[in-house]
Amino acid sequence: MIFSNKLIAWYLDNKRFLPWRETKDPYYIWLSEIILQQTRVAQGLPYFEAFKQTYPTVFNLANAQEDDVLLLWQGLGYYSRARNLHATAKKVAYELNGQFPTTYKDLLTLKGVGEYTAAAIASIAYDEVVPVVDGNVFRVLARIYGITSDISTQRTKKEFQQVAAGLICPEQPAIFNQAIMDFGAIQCTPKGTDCTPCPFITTCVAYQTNQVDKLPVKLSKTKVKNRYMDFLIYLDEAGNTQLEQRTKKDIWQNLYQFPVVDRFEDTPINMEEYLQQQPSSSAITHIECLTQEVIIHQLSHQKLHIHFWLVKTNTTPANPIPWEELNKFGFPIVIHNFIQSLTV
DNA sequence: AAATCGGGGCA
DNA sequence: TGCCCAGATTT
Repeated sequence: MIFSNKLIAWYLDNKRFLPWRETKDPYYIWLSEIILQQTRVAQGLPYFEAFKQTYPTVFNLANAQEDDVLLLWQGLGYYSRARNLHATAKKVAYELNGQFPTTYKDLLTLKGVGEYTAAAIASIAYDEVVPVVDGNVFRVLARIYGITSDISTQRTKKEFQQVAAGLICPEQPAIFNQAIMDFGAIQCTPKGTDCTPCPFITTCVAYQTNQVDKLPVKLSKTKVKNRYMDFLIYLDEAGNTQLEQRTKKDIWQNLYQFPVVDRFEDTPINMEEYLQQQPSSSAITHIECLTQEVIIHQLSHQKLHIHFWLVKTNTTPANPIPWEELNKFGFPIVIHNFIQSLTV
């Protein structure tokens, strides 16, 4: 039996029931694919439902404020996805008359839509015969065909695209692409793979040579920088605090935070001394560190060492934010979680 | 080509 | 801890 028939047969017996599979609407297909980039289905599911409910059409999303899109995205990470999502919604709504591009080539022109996502939308929403290559596809094909190329290079990505193009079922590309990804997520798992029920067990090169846990090969290793952040939670006598928006090209771009002392060196801060050098230091009546133990927050390329400080004042700041309105702002999840821990 | 961009789950 | 997840963009 040929590869695609065997794969699709497995899929029909084992596929997951996912909400974005109940439609061919390119808006929902696109929305789900952006949410799922580098994100597990279990983590993305509630966000898909929230976006679908809050923004039922691309016009609703286009008419939203970016701050509100980021607030709904809060906790999902890789926030450029949310900014690009909003920008693309505005383009589709206002420049493309609400119609998404209908081909792989044209989909590639959208912000936040790369080769994988364009192939996913083109095949799933429009039945274009173009193969997806994501982390699942790398793993499945590397194992079954014993491909040992380093998957972190662009050269290898083209190699896998060629292999997948030779395997995709021309009659049902949408089914094939979703099948190979489900197969990677459910059967051909990254770790602890149980190969006994696998339909490819007799031909899988990795299994036959006992190298399932060696493939795919990925050589690139990310180096992580330490970063030290002390957030200052100002509080006046009326219960107002202060916020600022992160605007630089840095982590958490366009999200909100408390004013921060931020550095890449492990230099201890004498907070009382530091605050006395700030303007309006005379209004400060109380300084207190709220974190006994440093909070470690691990990002993909940075390890954050975080403390929160309470700074009470007896004057109202220029832009007071009532504490009760903090839930209107999108925060990095580590800040949001700390706010929650205070409120409860 | 390499670096950057989150957060959570799992052995 | 280290690796991975329906990757894309910038440098």
